[in-house]
Amino acid sequence: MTLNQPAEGTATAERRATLKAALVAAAERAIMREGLAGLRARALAQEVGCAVGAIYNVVKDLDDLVLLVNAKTLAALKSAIGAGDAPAEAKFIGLDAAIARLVQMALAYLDFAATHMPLWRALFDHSMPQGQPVPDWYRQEQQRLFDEVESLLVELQARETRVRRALLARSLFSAVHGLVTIGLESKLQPIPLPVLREQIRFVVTAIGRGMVSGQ
Amino acid sequence: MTLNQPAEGTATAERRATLKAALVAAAERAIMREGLAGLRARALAQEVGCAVGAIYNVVKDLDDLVLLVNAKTLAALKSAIGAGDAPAEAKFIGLDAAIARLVQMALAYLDFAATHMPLWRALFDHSMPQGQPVPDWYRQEQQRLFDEVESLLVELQARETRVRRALLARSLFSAVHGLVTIGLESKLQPIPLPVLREQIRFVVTAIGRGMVSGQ
DNA sequence: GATATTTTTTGAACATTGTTCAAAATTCAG
DNA sequence: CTGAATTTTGAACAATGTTCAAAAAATATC
Repeated sequence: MTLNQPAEGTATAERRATLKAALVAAAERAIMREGLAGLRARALAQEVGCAVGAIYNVVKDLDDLVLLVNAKTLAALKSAIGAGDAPAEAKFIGLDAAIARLVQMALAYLDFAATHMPLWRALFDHSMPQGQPVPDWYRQEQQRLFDEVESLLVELQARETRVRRALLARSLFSAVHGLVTIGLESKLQPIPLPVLREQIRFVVTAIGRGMVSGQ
Repeated sequence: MTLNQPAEGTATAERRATLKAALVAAAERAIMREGLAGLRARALAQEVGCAVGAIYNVVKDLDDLVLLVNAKTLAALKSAIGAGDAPAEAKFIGLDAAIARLVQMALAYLDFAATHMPLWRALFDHSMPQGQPVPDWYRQEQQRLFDEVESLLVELQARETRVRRALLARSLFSAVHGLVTIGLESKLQPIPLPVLREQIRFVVTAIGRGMVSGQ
């Protein structure tokens, strides 16, 4: 049997691993520079110093490569919005403080999107060709992002079930995502950043209050 | 001088107009069938029964063609969410009723997106190549959509200025858009429609209440 | 160490794109 | 009806992602 899958730890496996990393880095740069549409197989090969065909020894597709870049971006995004983690001793804080934290997270999301616009856009612009399912490892990376939001909702929704909290976390994220997306969308008149911040503060506060007041 | 722009009303102008309409219709069908990525110049030409080059007599780009389809979708979307227009005599209604109307509009947006998913996705998936600006006529079509939402906010935000109302209309639309986008996004676990409806009702109500309570 | 075998890399070749533009077909003017 | 102007045409072009026979390298065998 010849699987063409060298055992882990061999020389070629290592060589391929570094090539893969180099390709991901190059793809990231290309997206930063020219957006998702600026990703070209030949340009990547040239920048990394390998043959075009070599890409396909290391990665199934260019789509696969994009997913790898996106996974990195998701991780960076997660740590960006979770950066100001509440100190451990302040486990149970007031509701207003919890809402303030939610606002802070939402603004961090906006900042990340505005600062890394092309990478952030690639997260949502990219889609699998013709109904091919997203690989599981990528889904998990996405899940981790929502978990970050959900963890903050524990205080606001102490009485709710885990399932409902997860749904609300997603809703909150989605609403903010919508504001950021359309706010930065250049197809429309883009909103000045300070104004956008104010709108986000307003919406997140409203939703946060709606949560505690039960509705 | 030969402008290659036949005067309006001539025979060729008419011929081109019908060809253009046929192309838009064919493009619409193609997007419905296979999504934005399934738009192929040669397939269009075949379906409409013209030469590939003929497309470019009638339309600058395929991008241009997409914008024409999108403009139609925007108009359809606008009339879908404005369909249940309040009767004229009920000009000034209660706040709760106004919020109920907002919820109704948001749900109509969800329905439209879910029913015409590929066309709706094309609205946001498509982007102009390399910073070419969106033509004005398209921007106006987009503006008309926001105006539809804004008109409802008059009652909720009677004391606010027109500018602030317009911003809030955009925020409200954006939040709902985010919920719908991520809710229907197949890259994530798609949320069951009834659950999504409930989330939208919750978020829109919260934002609506936040508006009247001033904050 | 030399040779045979297996594995890995390579880049020219292929299939498909959108777009162009000289030539063919058509329309129009006198 | 003839000649000029216009309009349509589709083969040709450039650029894309992907493949795969052949070259190169690595590994095994004697």
